[in-house]
Amino acid sequence: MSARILVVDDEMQIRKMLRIALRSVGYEVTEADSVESGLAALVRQQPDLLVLDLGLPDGDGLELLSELRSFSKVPVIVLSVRNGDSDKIKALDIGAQDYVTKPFSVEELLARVRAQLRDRLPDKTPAVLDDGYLHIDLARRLVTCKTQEVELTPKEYAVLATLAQHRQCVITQKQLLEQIWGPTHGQDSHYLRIVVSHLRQKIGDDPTEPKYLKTEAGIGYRLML
Amino acid sequence: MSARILVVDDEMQIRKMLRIALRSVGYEVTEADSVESGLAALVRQQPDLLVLDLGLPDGDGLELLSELRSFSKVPVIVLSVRNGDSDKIKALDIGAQDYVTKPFSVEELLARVRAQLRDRLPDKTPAVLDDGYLHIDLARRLVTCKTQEVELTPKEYAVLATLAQHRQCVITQKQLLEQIWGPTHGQDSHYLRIVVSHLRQKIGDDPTEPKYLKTEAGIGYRLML
DNA sequence: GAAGGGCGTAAAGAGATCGTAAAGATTGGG
DNA sequence: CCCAATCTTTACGATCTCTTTACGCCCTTC
Repeated sequence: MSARILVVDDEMQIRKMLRIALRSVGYEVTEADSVESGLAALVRQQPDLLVLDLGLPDGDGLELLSELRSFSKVPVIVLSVRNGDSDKIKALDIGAQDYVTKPFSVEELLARVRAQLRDRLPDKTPAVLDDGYLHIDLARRLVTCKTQEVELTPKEYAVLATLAQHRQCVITQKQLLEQIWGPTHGQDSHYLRIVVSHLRQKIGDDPTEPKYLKTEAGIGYRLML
Repeated sequence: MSARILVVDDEMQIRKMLRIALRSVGYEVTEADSVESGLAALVRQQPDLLVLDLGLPDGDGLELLSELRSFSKVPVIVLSVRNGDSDKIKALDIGAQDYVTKPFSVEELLARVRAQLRDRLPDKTPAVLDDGYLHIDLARRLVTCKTQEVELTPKEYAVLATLAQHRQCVITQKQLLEQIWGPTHGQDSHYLRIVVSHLRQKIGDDPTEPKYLKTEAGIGYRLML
């Protein structure tokens, strides 16, 4: 029952309040106060839920969110003083599960935390895929190929991670493009061909007879792992 | 993309607003104005998402919620004028996924609807047909034949998938052609014969005595699986 | 038993999609 | 401000898919 929750907020007072409230009902709480330390904590601790403030000293919480969505499906509750529509919509569309405006009721937040954990814990996508040759660690954002680490650019990793999150499933080009390049690039499929080409070269997959990154002509791609 | 959404609210104005907003972005919307008609609509239409007002003439929306949770996991967004903590907490703990207080921004609601549908659609219907020899996995877009993967072109898969979605039923040539080739190709039935021929070869079905892809002469085709 | 319609198959050309390399544009860090 | 990494643009050959065309079969009908 005791879930791990990461709180990313730069205001110490808020962190303290959340820490006390969340610990009092049995959660393990860890904290971070910036985009960078937040990402680091995410990778290291792999929490079950993230409470994320938007106003951070070294960048926008939304950046953190879109970054983490490339390798994790952890539920995120965004916390913000901004009550405008556009921020809410942006956050939810990037991948947040909920959005709470400050000032907020602690009891309400706890209820929303419960709702997220209740609905999402059953989901058990393994964060590591491995077949002895290719090794993909979604939590650590690490890909190794026969013990040799593979260096991937952000786009390359995003494509591979998206495919990895639905392994064996065909992901359409449109899905990949809209999720990674943005909603306006739904038909720029040449980007994808280039990235997939690079990925195949880096993981040593023969394009004419791919073992891992299979092409579904006219549809999309699929990771066999 | 087009999900079915049920709106349960007794205020006609709200229903109208939601209907217009939701339909304008491509959802199918159905409506109910009471606990009883809401439950009936839920059972009959099995929507992908429920927008639920708490104040209903014949009872509390929370009753409907707890009732429906005994037989359905459909995501629920609660809508309410009540801004008190206790209602929010109750609704979320009973099984609501989100809670929006009236008056609300339509754009925000749409974003929350998107967030719910995005997170839930993946774990929908397993959609696998299998008889030990032929295996059709509609979710993964994967067809295997005696453990051997069958490689299908987009058109071939589209035909097979359409038949699979209505297995045992006859699908007319016109239906298949218009849905897959477009509304202008309703009578180009030779396309269909060629694709079916290829499909039979690839899954090893004898055309003179087909086990899976049966021809209904003059009408269409039917998948027996 | 000949004719015609619907069906199944094969093969070739047209068209779309894919993989790749390399040059230009952007971005972020030093 | 420059450099390096990344992304975008451009180009072209290879490959796959779709369409077209052709022909043989089976059945029904006359």
